[in-house]
Amino acid sequence: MSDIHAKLSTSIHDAVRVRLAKVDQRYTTRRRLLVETLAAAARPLTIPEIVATTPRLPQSTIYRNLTILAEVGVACRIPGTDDYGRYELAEELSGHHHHLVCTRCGRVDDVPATATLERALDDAASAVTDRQGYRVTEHRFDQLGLCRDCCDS
Amino acid sequence: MSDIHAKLSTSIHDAVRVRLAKVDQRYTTRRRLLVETLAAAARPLTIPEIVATTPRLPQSTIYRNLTILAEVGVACRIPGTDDYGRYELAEELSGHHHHLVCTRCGRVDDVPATATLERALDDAASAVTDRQGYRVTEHRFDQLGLCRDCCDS
DNA sequence: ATGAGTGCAAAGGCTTTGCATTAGG
DNA sequence: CCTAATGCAAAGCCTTTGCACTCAT
Repeated sequence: MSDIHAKLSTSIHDAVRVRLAKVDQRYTTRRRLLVETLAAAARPLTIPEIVATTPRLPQSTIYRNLTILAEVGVACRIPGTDDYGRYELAEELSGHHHHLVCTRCGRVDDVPATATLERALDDAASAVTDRQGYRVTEHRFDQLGLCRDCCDS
Repeated sequence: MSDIHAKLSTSIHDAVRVRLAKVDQRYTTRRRLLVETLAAAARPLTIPEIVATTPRLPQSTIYRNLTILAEVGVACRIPGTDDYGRYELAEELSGHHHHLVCTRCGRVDDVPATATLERALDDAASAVTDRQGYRVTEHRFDQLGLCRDCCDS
């Protein structure tokens, strides 16, 4: 692991510890393992994927801790197209991005947000706030299609 | 019901009948009732909402037929933030739009797409196609926040 | 020591399915 | 008539929860 990644991980762990401490929660070995798993993935992972990646953790611990991490704003559950919940690091830690969703295999990938697109999306948000009485605080922009693998096969 | 709505409904029913016929499915009374329910809602409905709206239909019939309607491109299941599946008429029948999602109560409303926003989203799509090997065919743009009711309370 | 965290197993809750009956073409 | 569709009930599957044990502070 490069220095850059080591530094990144450290800052993430510090941020996680702080957020957990705010609600009197400890940053345990299992939680650290989950955060590292999510950070390494660079895309939202299903629980089965996480289970497979961390054989030492029983499902219940994974579910329970992902729920807690989501509550303190460290993780985030995102909807895909299939039956599986997917978790990723919260955007405050990983940076704002959008998702590519494969409509065939369900895979979800991250795609970085661009300034011009964000500008257009923000404009849309303010229009909505004005017209429909919603107080919009965030957005999801998912692009659906076929991933490279499903394109080929 | 106004003439305009009556006409709209008729054209929708015709379209549904054609699509069902393509896979040798009948356009039965229950399916017609479901389509009318979705068309009247103007927002995605949860199954519990649909059950409440159509007391004559048992849950299993609703689930089964919504699945079939989705398969033939008449209905569409959309992800919200809670545990309930939400269904709406497919965009081919209802027109392209985006969603407002209340992060507190889970309610989902439709919001019309604007030309300028669509332009920005399409540009983003082509950038992705070029860079990450995905073949993007559609998109979802959800704006998350508090609905009017949840803002007030 | 003392309460939070963990692991196992069982229960919950939305959704799907099997099978006998009914209805559409 | 004959197959698809329906209704009821039971089963599936992801997820949550109860409870006793363990670990961190």
